[in-house]
Amino acid sequence: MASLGELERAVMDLLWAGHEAATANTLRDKLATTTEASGDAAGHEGKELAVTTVLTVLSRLEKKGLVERERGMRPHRYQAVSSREDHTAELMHEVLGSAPDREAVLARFIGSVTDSEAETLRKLLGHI
Amino acid sequence: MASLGELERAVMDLLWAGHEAATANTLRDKLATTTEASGDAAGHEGKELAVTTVLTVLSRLEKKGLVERERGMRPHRYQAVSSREDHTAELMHEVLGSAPDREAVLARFIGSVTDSEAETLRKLLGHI
DNA sequence: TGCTATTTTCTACGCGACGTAGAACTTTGA
DNA sequence: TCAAAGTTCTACGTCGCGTAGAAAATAGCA
Repeated sequence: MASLGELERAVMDLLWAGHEAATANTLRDKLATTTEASGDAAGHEGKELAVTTVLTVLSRLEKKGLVERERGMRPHRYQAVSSREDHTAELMHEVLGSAPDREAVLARFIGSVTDSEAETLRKLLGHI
Repeated sequence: MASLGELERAVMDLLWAGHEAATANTLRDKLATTTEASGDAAGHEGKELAVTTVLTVLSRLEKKGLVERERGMRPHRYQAVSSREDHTAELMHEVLGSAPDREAVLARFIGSVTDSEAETLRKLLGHI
């Protein structure tokens, strides 16, 4: 249960970035501005989307368990269920688990990690 | 450029398992038998597929760069471009790279690794 | 060399995911 | 109670994938 569409991804990026609950309208506005302002790698935005579009996407993300909403207040607030880091790490585990020989995969994985990342890993493994 | 469909995945699994070049017909036969014989987790197989189906899938996998074929001989031979381990490790790197703060992701990732995997990692990283 | 059996390519359909948004319904503030 | 703001329903186009028949290419044999 991994892949996100382009717009879904863009919305998650916004929720992860300003990690507060946001309304559909807020997100819609940010989506409209994002590309022009700061560098948006994916290059999806700069579009004036209909709010309903954003709401649809948010619903789908909610169904996928990536987003939860507070239904109490009237403009519902949406926020990411887990941080981008947690989510990404979980994805990595999913990928790792998709192969029978996990240790072999780890070997290849470590083989192409940057020096600073290797250093990080050493530290992290030191005290476990 | 990650996700594979169910059948695409099943075909790759076969190519990765018996890591020799195979023909579409061979693969078709293996797909028909796989489930009954040994445990097939995905549970896709046991179906008598048309050879054209297998060929279509192989073409798509070739276009994705996961499979290459020898066009010389008449029943073309297909084989995986890289091992399952390499491919999986590469996927992991892709996922890792999708987040801005890679080190933070690694921290979370290490946090939920099994003991033996941690041990493997320590050895690979030349530590302790 | 012409014919048939095998193999490959082309074309295509159904389905589900995703981007997209209008229509209709609900809630709330005045 | 009414209009504005917000949410849900429904829906369409596109694309990836499972699936395979029709058509084209090729190779072995008579």
